[in-house]
Amino acid sequence: MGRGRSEIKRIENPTQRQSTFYKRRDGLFKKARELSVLCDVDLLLLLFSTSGKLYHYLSPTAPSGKDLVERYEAATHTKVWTDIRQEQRAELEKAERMCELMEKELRFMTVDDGEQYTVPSLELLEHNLEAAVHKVRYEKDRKIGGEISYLENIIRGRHVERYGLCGKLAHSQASNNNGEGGSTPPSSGLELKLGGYNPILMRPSQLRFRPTIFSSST
Amino acid sequence: MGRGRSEIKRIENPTQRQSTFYKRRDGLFKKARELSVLCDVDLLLLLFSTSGKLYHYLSPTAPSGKDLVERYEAATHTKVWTDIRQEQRAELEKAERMCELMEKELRFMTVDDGEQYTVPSLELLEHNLEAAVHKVRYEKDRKIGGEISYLENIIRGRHVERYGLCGKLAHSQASNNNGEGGSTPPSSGLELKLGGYNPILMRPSQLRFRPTIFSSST
DNA sequence: AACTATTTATAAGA
DNA sequence: TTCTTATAAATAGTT
Repeated sequence: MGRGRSEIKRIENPTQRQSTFYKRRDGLFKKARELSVLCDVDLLLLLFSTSGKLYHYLSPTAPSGKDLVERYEAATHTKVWTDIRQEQRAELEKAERMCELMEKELRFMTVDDGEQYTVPSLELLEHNLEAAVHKVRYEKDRKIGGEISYLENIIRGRHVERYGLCGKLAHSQASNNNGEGGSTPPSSGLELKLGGYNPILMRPSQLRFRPTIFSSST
Repeated sequence: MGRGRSEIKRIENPTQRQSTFYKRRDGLFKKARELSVLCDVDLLLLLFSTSGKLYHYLSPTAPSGKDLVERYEAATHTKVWTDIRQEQRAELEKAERMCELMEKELRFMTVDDGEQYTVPSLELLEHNLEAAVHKVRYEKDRKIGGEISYLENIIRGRHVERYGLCGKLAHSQASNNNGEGGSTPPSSGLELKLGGYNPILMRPSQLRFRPTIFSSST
């Protein structure tokens, strides 16, 4: 239509091409809109200009672009989207399986519902828990032992200091004899409290998704 | 164009609608093709007739329908797809957080790396583990007690049975005295083995994603 | 499907 | 881009 032209091939003149693009784009969208309204059909039109700009039209009757693309995909086997969703679903299921596994383990560790356990499984659990308790006690003792020897070292240090001071004092009293006669030995200064502990704190998760079932048996 | 009509609204007459659909559909696709060729643009046209049939056109220059839809989404934030992905991602993250939480709990229960624990946290852990051990022992004893009384009941039953049989036997021997003199009392028949336990078996996950941290303290 | 009277779309030019 | 206009195309109503 218009004056002349009928062969359909790429317009090489950029100006002319751009001009034609505007006109025909508007025409196409108008026709798309008209068709979707007149005949009550779902329609999605996507158009990307060479400059990368997007123009699109979605018929008002259509539920959503998603739905149309989904149906498109279903009909043409385009896959892409289903593939991505499948992938994500697999990931999720993996995580859920992990959760379930750990949850089982936890439930087993805490025996929240005895009805479900058999006697041998309870014995195994008992054994594992005892092993864990011993491990914890050992660890606690080690820690406390460390604290004690640390404090002992401080005390030793103070003692040395104190004897040094006593010696100096004696010396000074001997040299000039007008002192105040105070023979009270200096306090050891041990006002440190056993502890000064932080609230429960654990190292950042390093073995994510690698639960070690009954690792206490090692 | 055509004789008359200019208002664009749904055609109620089905025959007429169908006719118009054919004509305009062909026209639309033709225009789409022409535009994509003349102006060298990427274009995707999806059309679903009311009967559900799909008609589509993808410009030859376009890499793929997938690519176009992806760009469409990226450009318009049409969401639909991103929404779904976001949703799934959120679900996944929730599961992962759950995993992490439970893993922490587990790690705490099994003390796999003592360096990270403070003395008070170790004491708390020790306490919890001990509580768990007691719980397990109690449960085990209860179970075993149940087994024992069950077996005792069986034995009692057999004893009653046996006495009954002995009585009958004596009676029968007294009435006709030509028996084989077998005085062996019938075996108690107790071939039941203590147990018959299943391998470790837990109830199906009911509290999925609801870990109960240190629930053993109740 | 095909025809055709008309309406629309648009190429070229401004 | 946008308008104008001559002209090609599309199509509503009809057969």
